[in-house]
Amino acid sequence: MKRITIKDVAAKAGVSHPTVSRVINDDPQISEPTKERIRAIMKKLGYRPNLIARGLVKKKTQVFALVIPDLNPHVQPIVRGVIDECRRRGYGLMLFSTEYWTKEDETYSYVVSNWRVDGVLIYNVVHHERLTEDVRQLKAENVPFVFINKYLHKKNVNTVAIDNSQAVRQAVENLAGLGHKRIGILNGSLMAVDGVERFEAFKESLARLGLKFDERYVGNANFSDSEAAEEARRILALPDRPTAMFCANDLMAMGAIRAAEAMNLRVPADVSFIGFDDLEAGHWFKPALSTLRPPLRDVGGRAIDLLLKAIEDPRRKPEQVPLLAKLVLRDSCGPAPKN
Amino acid sequence: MKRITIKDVAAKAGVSHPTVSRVINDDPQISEPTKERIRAIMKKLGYRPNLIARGLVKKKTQVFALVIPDLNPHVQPIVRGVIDECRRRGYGLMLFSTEYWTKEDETYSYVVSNWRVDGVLIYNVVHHERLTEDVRQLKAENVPFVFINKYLHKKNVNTVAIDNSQAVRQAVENLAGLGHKRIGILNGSLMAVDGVERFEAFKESLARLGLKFDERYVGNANFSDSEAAEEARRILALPDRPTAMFCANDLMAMGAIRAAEAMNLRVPADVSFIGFDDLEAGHWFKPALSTLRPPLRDVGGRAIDLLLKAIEDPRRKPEQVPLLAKLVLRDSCGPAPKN
DNA sequence: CTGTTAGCGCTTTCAT
DNA sequence: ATGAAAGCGCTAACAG
Repeated sequence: MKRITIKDVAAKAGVSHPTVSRVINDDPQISEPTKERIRAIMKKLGYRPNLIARGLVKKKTQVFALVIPDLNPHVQPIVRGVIDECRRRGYGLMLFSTEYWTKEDETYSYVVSNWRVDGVLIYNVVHHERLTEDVRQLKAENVPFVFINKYLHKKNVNTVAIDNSQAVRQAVENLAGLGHKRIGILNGSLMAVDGVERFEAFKESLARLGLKFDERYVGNANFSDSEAAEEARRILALPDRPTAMFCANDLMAMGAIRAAEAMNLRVPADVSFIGFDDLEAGHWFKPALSTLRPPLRDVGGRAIDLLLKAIEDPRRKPEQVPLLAKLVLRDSCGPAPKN
Repeated sequence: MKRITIKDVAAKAGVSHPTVSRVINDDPQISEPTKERIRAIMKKLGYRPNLIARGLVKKKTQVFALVIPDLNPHVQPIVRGVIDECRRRGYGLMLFSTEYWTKEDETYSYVVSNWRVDGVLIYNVVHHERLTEDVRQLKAENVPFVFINKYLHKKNVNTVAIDNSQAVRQAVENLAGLGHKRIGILNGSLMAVDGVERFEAFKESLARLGLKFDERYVGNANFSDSEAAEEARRILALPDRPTAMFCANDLMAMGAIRAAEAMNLRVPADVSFIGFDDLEAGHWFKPALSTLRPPLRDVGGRAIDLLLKAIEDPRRKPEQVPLLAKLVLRDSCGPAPKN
């Protein structure tokens, strides 16, 4: 059960093993006919380079690490994107979870020093400010890293993130364009980056459009449909209820719409709703959900791109890549009611 | 930026580097005081063993591979379980997707030969019979592997899987116990293992209980809520409609219940429903969904266990581990109506 | 253009 | 109980 090595190939070809190595690495010094001949032999013997051995000398493992808090539905397409891109680029991907990491843990040291990965992708939805500590650890390990969906506005780290400001602004501007003046929000958890950013962006957008921000129109629904329904019931019962609601995710939008309908409000005739995520369910939902579609699948690819650039040129200055969500208009929002 | 090696530690301790190696591997030959002393030095210098170098000589990487088709919600808790267990056992985890793998690809060879993983976990929901080819490849690579949620009844491979037969039987027996005679099914995709197995188990359970299996009560809804709603509308419009429906997942159950309600049927007074998965949403749903709760989080741990056993004793004969789902009774099923 | 030599950081005989 | 020497499979000088 011994595996074929470079030396077996060399012996069969009647050359030295470094020559085979050069063929593998496509060294231009080797003549084309020799290359062809040796490649044929490698193929015939079923030779596979041993990345472990190569890693030992090159100090490169051809493996990246992806560190995530948990596998929520948001993370899925991102992970998929990362896997695909790694495969395309000839990298392997190791997956780590931060879930049980404690403060005392040398979290990133574990990933980098132990597994000798060539780069780290960090997806961390929690809004908790560990930034400085994380970055310190990572820099100490001297490994390139990029953050995903976080720290888009920090100039000293590599980041790829959905641009919440741009996304929310589109939604609010669209509602304003439809004549809505009283616009409410069902917000996600303020423990999460997305929750905070979308809320801030919402307030800014209203301000920019000269619309009033009304505390009473704010529902904190924690990204959950049932909580959204509850908050929607409260907000829509107000005498001067909003005529449109921006919802920080589709789940909440759907929960809220069902609640509105249960109150005999017509959507979108009486109230308009717009969500965020573009869940598949939003297609099937009635009324079909207007929403913001974040290019999640691209996130992974762009993150790997950045990582690769950082590897090529270690003194390259950090870059922040905002990814733009697309406004998808369907049936859940319409012109503001006349009254 | 040079990393601390075994030699640095040896120099500092005034011993030879193999001695340090022995300490790392807790060789009983080394005296306890020496061990203590050297361990202290390792700690002080911040030494981390280089698994790559170790891997080269031991021909073990301390890494497992998890191969999945995609990251659907089902897979999440399983992946989480696998990650956690790997971490506990000191293994790393590489993640691969089969999505774009074609027939010609040497899929598992790629994973094993290229990345030299110590074992492979395979989660493959598609019912397509690649078993023999997959197993052939894996055996040729001489690497331990275990299937997840598949091939529970093949005696020649290691498997950890939710026992669909046992699960579905519980559900059907419970409905029968409530007096239901006409029991229908909303089935998942027959392209998926779970779809096929649950359907078969459903028919067997009816037979065992002496209940009639009626083709008209079968809805093929592809694991989707909207398709389930559609099929439910058709089935519940029958003059002799079923009084209970087993649904192969919660999503379909919820879709079907909403459809039933829209037909002015009361749940569970007129029709009972029971789902599968125990989604979080089922808690919040009204009526709270009765369902089967598969111990998904355990799957990963058990799979790693099997893998480790297979590594310890390569000539160990394959084992099939069925994991039992728990029947969770809530409000969506009740006694059969009198008429 | 290709072969020789050395070495990546570790474990593993074999001595002592 | 510990050291010396060899080698895992590969790449990187340095020759020639």
